[in-house]
Amino acid sequence: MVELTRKQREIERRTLEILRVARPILIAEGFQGLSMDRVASQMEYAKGTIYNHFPNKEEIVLALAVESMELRRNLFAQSASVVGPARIRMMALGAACEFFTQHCTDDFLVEQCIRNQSIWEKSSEQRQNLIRQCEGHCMGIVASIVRDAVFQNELVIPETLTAEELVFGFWAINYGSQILTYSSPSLPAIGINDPFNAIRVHCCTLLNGFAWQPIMMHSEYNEAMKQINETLQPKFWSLKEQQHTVN
Amino acid sequence: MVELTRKQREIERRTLEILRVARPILIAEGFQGLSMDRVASQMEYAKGTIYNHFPNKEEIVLALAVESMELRRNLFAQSASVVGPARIRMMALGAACEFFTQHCTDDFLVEQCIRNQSIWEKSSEQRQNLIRQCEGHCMGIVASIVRDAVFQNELVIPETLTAEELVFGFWAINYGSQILTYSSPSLPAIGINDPFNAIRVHCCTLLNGFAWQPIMMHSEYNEAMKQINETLQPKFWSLKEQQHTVN
DNA sequence: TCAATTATTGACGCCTCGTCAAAAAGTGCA
DNA sequence: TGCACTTTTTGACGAGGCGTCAATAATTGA
Repeated sequence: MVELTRKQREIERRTLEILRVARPILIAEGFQGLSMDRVASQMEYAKGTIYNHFPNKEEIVLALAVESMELRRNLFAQSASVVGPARIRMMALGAACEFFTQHCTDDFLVEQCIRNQSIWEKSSEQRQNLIRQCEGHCMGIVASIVRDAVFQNELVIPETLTAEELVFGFWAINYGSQILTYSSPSLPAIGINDPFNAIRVHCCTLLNGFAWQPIMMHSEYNEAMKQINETLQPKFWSLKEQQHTVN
Repeated sequence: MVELTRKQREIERRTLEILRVARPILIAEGFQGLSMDRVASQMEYAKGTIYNHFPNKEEIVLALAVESMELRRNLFAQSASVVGPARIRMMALGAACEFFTQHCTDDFLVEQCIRNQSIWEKSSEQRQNLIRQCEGHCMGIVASIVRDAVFQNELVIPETLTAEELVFGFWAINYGSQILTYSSPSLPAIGINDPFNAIRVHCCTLLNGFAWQPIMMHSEYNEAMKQINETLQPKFWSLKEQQHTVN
């Protein structure tokens, strides 16, 4: 029994090893560039062994995405635990998004991959569920802040929206800007010099638009954001470190 | 000379034929599923001939993206030509985005492909420039509405933003929501039942947040949107038809 | 009509994925 | 320890994709 467990741990260890080898390849050369032969040779195992751990290339990518999404979720959870009005916690989530994009770019890119239908389709339902769970968890964290704001009479949700649909707008603006920032060949060429600042301004404006109390001018918002970052960034970094140690 | 021109036209015709064959494959089976052999056999030409028209698979995808982005640009131009206050024209652009996502889903998916770095890299600078031009043109259309609003004293741009950065927020929220809608496996499962309505509400809120006159309640916004759609949708459809006839 | 140019073809080299029979390693019992 | 049985690893293999290029076919122009 003990023997069996040790073997299982051995297998588990190697699974993580595979991911550790695959991740930099995926990031540097994309899904195309990631090849099973290459992973195998770099691990000094035969290809068949890799296929004992993952039934196909797509599963490896999804497994990597799970790791990356867990980091995001941890950043979110950290942000939500800040003490203060709901709006401040909402801003802390914005800070987490910004941190994730700017300092965990690799993880962001991996997350991107799984939005590709052909990759998603070929992976197991089980791992798909892990992703969905993580996504649902992230949504839950943000939505509960929204609900709390309503409860505290700091926000009224428009009647045609659910709390989650209100979150969706912030999700979309953050996610969209991240994608555009990293994939649009030359934003400065079309007049966008500081996309991160732009999104901060837009989020502040959107919060104000919903009359989410306390209303803030952009300068106040930036000031508050600075303080939030001072508090949270060390914790964000430590969460990021943790992830890389675990894997 | 006339003879030469006829030959060139013949070549041009076949280039378009290739795109017409490739598009449905790309849409149905993704970049992976699109194979040069398949395009060739479906066209009843040898593979080498296809390579006379496009140096690689990626170029075909970019060419398809150019077509799709031109449709988007045409929808945008149509929207911008509406008569009325800048805010109404801005809303008309939102309507164009919604139309593009809902009724030109294929084009939207093709547009998506080129955000993939490995595809982008392998294509010619020339075609990359076509894309950039189109993107720049779209941006120009929207930014000029923003500037017009400022000129008409209907809007004050926050001092840390350029007109383009203001547009960027709307771009991000629309683009982000489109991607999430089409790639997130089950939005309803996490509480997002009507993403299109949600984004309309968010856009209205954002416009209001910037104090873009005339301020509108969500109900007014929806009413105005309905009218805009009644006017524009027939034109949108005709632009879409045109595209498919040309190709 | 025929040489010169241009276009087309598809077999080829190289690569990748995922499989599977055979070989190797590990296990447990006498 | 020796030996039969199970599990794991291996890498050659089939199928199929990309992009090339020498050979073939078609076209042109004199």
